[in-house]
Amino acid sequence: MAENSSEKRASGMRSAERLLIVLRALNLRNGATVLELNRDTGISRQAIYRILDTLRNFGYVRRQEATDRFHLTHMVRRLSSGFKDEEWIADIAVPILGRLVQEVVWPTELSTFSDNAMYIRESTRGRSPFTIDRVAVGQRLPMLQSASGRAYLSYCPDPERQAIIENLKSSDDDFDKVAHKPDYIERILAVTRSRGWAVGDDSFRLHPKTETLAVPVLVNGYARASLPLTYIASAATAEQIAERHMNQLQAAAKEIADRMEEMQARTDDDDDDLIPIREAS
Amino acid sequence: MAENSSEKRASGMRSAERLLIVLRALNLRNGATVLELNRDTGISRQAIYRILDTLRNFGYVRRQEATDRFHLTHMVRRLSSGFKDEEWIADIAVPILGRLVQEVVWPTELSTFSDNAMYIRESTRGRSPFTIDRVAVGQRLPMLQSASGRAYLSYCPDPERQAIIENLKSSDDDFDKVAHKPDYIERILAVTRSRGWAVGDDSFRLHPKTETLAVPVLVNGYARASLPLTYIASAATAEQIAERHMNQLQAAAKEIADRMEEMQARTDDDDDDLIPIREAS
DNA sequence: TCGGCATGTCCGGTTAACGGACAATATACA
DNA sequence: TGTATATTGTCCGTTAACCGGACATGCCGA
Repeated sequence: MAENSSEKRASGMRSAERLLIVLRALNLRNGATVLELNRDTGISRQAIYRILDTLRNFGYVRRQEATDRFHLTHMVRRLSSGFKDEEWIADIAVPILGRLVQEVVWPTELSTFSDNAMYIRESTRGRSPFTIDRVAVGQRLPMLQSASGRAYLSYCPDPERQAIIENLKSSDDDFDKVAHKPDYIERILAVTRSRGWAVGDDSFRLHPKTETLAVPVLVNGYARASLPLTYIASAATAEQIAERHMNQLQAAAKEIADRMEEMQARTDDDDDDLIPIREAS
Repeated sequence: MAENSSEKRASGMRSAERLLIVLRALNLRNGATVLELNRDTGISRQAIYRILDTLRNFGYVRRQEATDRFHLTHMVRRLSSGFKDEEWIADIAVPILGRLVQEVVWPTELSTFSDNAMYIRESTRGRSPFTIDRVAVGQRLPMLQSASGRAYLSYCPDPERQAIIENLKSSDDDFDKVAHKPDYIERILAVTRSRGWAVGDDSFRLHPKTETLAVPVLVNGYARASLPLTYIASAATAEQIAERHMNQLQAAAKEIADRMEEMQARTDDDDDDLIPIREAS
């Protein structure tokens, strides 16, 4: 039995790990006694006392006087309040993009809308052999010129698009000036929608030798992010890239969207545990 | 300098505390490097590595490949998802009820609506000298007979009240049968609203010798909870109790409501720290 | 080439986390 | 009333694991 299934303890701090386990167990009950937590987690009763003391010092847990049960307080929100929804989708996209870059040799990214522009949230540049410029995460992309922005605008809800364009009109950025030309915008939207994917405009290039095309990530029917693919312009035309890889791009976008919808469905409660509350043996 | 201001470390586990501090610090940035966390928290760089490893093992943190920054993942929600809004108000009420019981000798409680009834979430029975029966937390109270239920129904939003009454009509509980008598309900609502507080019906008593009156906790103008006061019937009439303590009850209800509105305003970000991120000295 | 800055890892000393053991309290039942 | 069981709470010696100094590496600008 010694050293059974691959080493369980990769690394990490024992006491801190157990605190997380207890915190998690508290989330699965509406209030718990020391003994209940002991049974749920398999952690010794004395340790539960220590852990609850620690959590109480931080104000994350309080003891209900009347029933002597331990409850979470509103302070626990601070342990997760910094996690924003727009990061959620990037978070989910990571493994999917990882697989995608193995099928499609070109680097792909995930970008979301924020502050009147698209921002690259995740990238597989660096894992793709055909990457010219490295780090692009955090890069700002204009809405009307970039493939990401065009894909997003073409498939976001109508009121959102109108609001975005209205905002762009008062933007200082030169790129956003075209927001004043309704027919230009209409043409972009029409072309993008008829194709199902967007291309970037020559007036905006992160790198002179590359071009980009992008598909929207449609969650519940509307764009919540874009999935751009960047290729070296001399290697192929947009049509050739699309012919070869559009299926894979669309499939990845759909997979991300599916996982998003799935996660939204169950607001909190869970199944796919990474760490079991109680160790098997 | 030795043993300066009262012992700082009441109790608690050092490494686990520091993990919480780092987790909290991560919530205040959109992504952080090891060095940034070191500066934010004052914790040594080596320790930050250990802590981040631990958090990563649990899936609460991931490392963004391209930028080498550490980000929260959607898993962190599990550390607080068990905290429900209806607990929030009880949580906030605790210290306020504690002060109230010192002014009003009679025991008071906080009850919220759930599953077609009011439930006692917090109680100062046990701290009041005039308590007959002890633990009442978790006690279920019928909507149309209890003072709590009547106060809540009288001041909750109209659509909610209609929905509740509709649900009560199909309830198995004998108490809820009166939901079929619209004029009975109307009379209760009218009387309660004209007085500003509710009394319990003789047909429902947690204890034969006690009576209860209750005021609603009005958050943004509508009831989100009730604040009942229980007294021994032979000691005074409802009117006498009201005359003596209604101001204090109303003030406590208002204070709870104000704190709720305040907390709702700032969804996440914070100020009133219990634990400073970086220790002063 | 060098100095400054950031990242990552190793390892021995010290500490504080661990859990066995015991005490206290409450409840049930004979 | 006495006995048994269940639960809560605390003490304390042992030892595992946490800690941070020290070192190595890589990057950048002067």
